[in-house]
Amino acid sequence: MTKIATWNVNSIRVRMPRLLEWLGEANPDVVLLQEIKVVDDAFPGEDIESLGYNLAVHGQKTYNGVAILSKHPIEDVQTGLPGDDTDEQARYIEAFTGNVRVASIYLPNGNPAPGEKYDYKLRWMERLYYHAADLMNNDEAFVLGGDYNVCPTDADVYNPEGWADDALCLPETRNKFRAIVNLGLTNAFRALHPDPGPYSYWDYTAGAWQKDFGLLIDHLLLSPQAADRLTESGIDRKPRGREKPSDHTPVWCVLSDEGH
DNA sequence: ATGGTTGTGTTACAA
Repeated sequence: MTKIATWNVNSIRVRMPRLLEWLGEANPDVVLLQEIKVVDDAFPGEDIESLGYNLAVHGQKTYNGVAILSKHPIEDVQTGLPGDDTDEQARYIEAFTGNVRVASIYLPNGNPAPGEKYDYKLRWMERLYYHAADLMNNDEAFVLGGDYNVCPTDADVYNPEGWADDALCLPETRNKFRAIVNLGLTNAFRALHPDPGPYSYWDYTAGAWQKDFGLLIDHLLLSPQAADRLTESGIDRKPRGREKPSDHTPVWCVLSDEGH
């Protein structure tokens, strides 16, 4: 089996204690990180490697930055989402590891909407759609995981009315996300847990965590070959309740070694 | 109470 998790850590430097303790207790095989906020050479990899993980990093100073940790060798690393050579934001890294291809995705937030940032978000989602369509042609198991900055339905928002005009919930955002899923992908958490909530992100402000005012915006999208191997999925709330937490908490799934 | 917090890095911006 392969346990794959995604976690927006909001600064790898600040979050190292939280990450190391969670790797120890959850023991994932593959971890997709977002918002590491460091350049490649500054990634604090030694303690992670000492726990038995290999690393692939696509970093950026101050903003963004994504990485893949894996207990298996990491091969065929690709950085940057295809479709716009002028895009310098570090929001996509993909690689093959173990018996699955994985990508760590930090999809643009897009607020305020409408505006230039929302236009960039929609263009980025369009590029992701075409890249996912390309990957589908390979007929292999892959997992596109990350902070999508998308609440796919009202079941993924604590207060749908209050968030209706936010870039994470706007109809055009949801339509683009649905188009990607409709290529034939499976949302690993929702496939096994259809009831409204729970969430993967809570704002730092206004006691959002204590009141469970959250959003489900971190997703693992599985190709058909990966979905055939899906046995479990979940959201691990514990890291969000600890000292100096990220505003996100890990979302994970387990794939068996063989399909049905 | 038109608020609140965190991170980066320089006092503004992104989330």
